[in-house]
Amino acid sequence: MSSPRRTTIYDVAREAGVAASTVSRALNNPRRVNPATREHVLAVAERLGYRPDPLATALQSGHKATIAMLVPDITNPHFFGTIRGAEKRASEAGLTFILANTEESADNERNQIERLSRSVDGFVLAASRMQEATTRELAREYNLVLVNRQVEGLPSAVVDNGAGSRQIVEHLASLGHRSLVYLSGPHRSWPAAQRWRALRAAAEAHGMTARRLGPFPPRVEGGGVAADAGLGAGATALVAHNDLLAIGVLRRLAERGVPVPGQVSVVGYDDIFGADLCAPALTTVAGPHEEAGRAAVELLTRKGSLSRSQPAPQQVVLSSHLVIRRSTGPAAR
Amino acid sequence: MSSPRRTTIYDVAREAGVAASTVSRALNNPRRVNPATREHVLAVAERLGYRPDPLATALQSGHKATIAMLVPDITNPHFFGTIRGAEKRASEAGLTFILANTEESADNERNQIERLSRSVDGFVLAASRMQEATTRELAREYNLVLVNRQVEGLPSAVVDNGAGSRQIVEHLASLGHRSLVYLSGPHRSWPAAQRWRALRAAAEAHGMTARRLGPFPPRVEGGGVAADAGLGAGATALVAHNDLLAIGVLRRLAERGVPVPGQVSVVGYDDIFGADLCAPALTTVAGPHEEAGRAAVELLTRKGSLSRSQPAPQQVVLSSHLVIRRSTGPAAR
DNA sequence: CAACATTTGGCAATCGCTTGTCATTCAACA
DNA sequence: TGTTGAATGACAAGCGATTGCCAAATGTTG
Repeated sequence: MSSPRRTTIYDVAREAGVAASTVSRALNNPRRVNPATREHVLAVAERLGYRPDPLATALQSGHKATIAMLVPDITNPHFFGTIRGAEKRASEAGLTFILANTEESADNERNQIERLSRSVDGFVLAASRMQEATTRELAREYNLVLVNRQVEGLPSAVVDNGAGSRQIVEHLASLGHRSLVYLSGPHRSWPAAQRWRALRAAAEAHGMTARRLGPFPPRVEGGGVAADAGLGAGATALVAHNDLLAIGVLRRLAERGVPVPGQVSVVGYDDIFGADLCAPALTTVAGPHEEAGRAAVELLTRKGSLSRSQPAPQQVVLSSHLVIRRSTGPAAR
Repeated sequence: MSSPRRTTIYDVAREAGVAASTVSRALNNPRRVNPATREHVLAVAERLGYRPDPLATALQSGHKATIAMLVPDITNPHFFGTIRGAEKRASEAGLTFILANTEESADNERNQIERLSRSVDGFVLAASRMQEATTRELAREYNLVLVNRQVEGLPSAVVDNGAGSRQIVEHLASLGHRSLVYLSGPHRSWPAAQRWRALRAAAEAHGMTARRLGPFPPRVEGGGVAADAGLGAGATALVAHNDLLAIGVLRRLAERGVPVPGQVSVVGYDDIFGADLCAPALTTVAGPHEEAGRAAVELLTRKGSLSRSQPAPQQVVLSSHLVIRRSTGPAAR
């Protein structure tokens, strides 16, 4: 199974005719060693196929070169972009990337953090379900960066759905809609609150009425009840918490023979893969989620190195925009 | 930032009035220590909130409790099921789950394996791009389990697209098709070869002619050329290497005003999220990919513990089946 | 050529935990 | 009561790296 034995710095040292500490210094503290010696050591290391053991290194130095990303639901296509961006950035930075599912549970999230804490340098928490207080408390002990959630005093990278939400309202208003219904996701969810706030404010600014229904499970299956509720409320425009829910809504409306956008317009959030495949193609708010993932990892790494010189944690905000497709149209009268 | 200092076995030992080694044994070698003492030590550990340091443990014992999964392209929805299954199983088994992207490159794959080798107990290689010889060679040094690829002598979990492929042919034959065209993925790809083999054999058995075109990039963007090529070949049935390609084909056909399934039937593989959203909904081969992910991790863990008693590596084969939707219909005459 | 400043390299401790070895204790047996 | 054997717990040596401290070597200057 595993090889007879791995090459250690001692092997390199012996082979190069120097002390182990010299090898170590040649490898990561270049100026402490003679360039010629360094060269030689490096050559020997190369020849012997030496690879430092990350565990031994981490045990001694505390630097794990590893980060973990916690996601409420790996299944949800919404996170793919974020995961991808984070993985990419981590890989570029030479960091090992641990991915863990928290199954939508705050407890689980906390447990994972504690379980992994010894193995990683920090955490990227995507759409964290934990309470603000808990998060803040954990942040005192661990390196945390939030994605798509803001907590004062903590670093975060979010896609601001405010802009997209305003664009939804402008779009709907220009199509003659006088009201809209927001089919909400979990009320606890930070983006849900953020979206609803922006929608309501923008609606008011445009003289439209806005109502919130729900919460609905933010998945395709949730679309059934959500659509029925929206229809029951006599809405001409349904803004779903996310694309998954919107797609479910679309399905239910098709089942009930309700023409979209003839009778009802439907809008989603996230622009997930599939949003432009469904019929009718979904009008939705797209955001640079991959970018958010990258930014979060960036914040995490920066935080570690500059910890002292950078007292104010950064809050990266990325802007979103509306992608108009086929599921929205002039208000029925 | 990081806490003042973590609780170690020494803290526990002191507090419990025993030696550190006793604490260690109480924790993982129960029979070597008096039940009463053990009880006491455990209680103290609990009270002090002691958590073993995985790195220190791993450094000493070699048991990392961590596995890595290497995927050619995190972006590809095809892998989501497999990733999810693997992550779940790993989490259930108390294993830390590392996810890495290999960017479709065999070299990258190999590098990642070597880079991570010291940090993990084994690897799950999804749709590995490496040559058989390379894979075998690496398998002598590292714990590998393949997913959706088989190499003799190595453990693997695959979704057998043979069954699904035969069902495609039966389905098409029953609809009166006399020929089919396989729009191939990368010729190097193991599933591509497997699919084509099964399609050709089944076609022959049904007196149909089968042709292979390509390779095409197995992504939506590849659909353009693939569709044109298929049309050029005068096909009545296009079997695309995967759903992504099939969706691209569908798009191109729509663009060109070719009715589906009126003039041409289209079939995909994988049944990814979105396959039933597109218009027309895609007929495709679905397989238990999540199951394959689970199985792979299972094989990996089993392999580690029973290494000696289980000389013959297991090859798990899971069956696939055709999901008939709207993109296939009677052959145009 | 002597004396001093500056590099450069080696020794040994340490990170937190596991584990082989050995001394001690205690029970049971003759 | 003396002897043997099984249990039990303490000691100490690593696992593979980093790093503070000091000695040796080198170069520079008067």
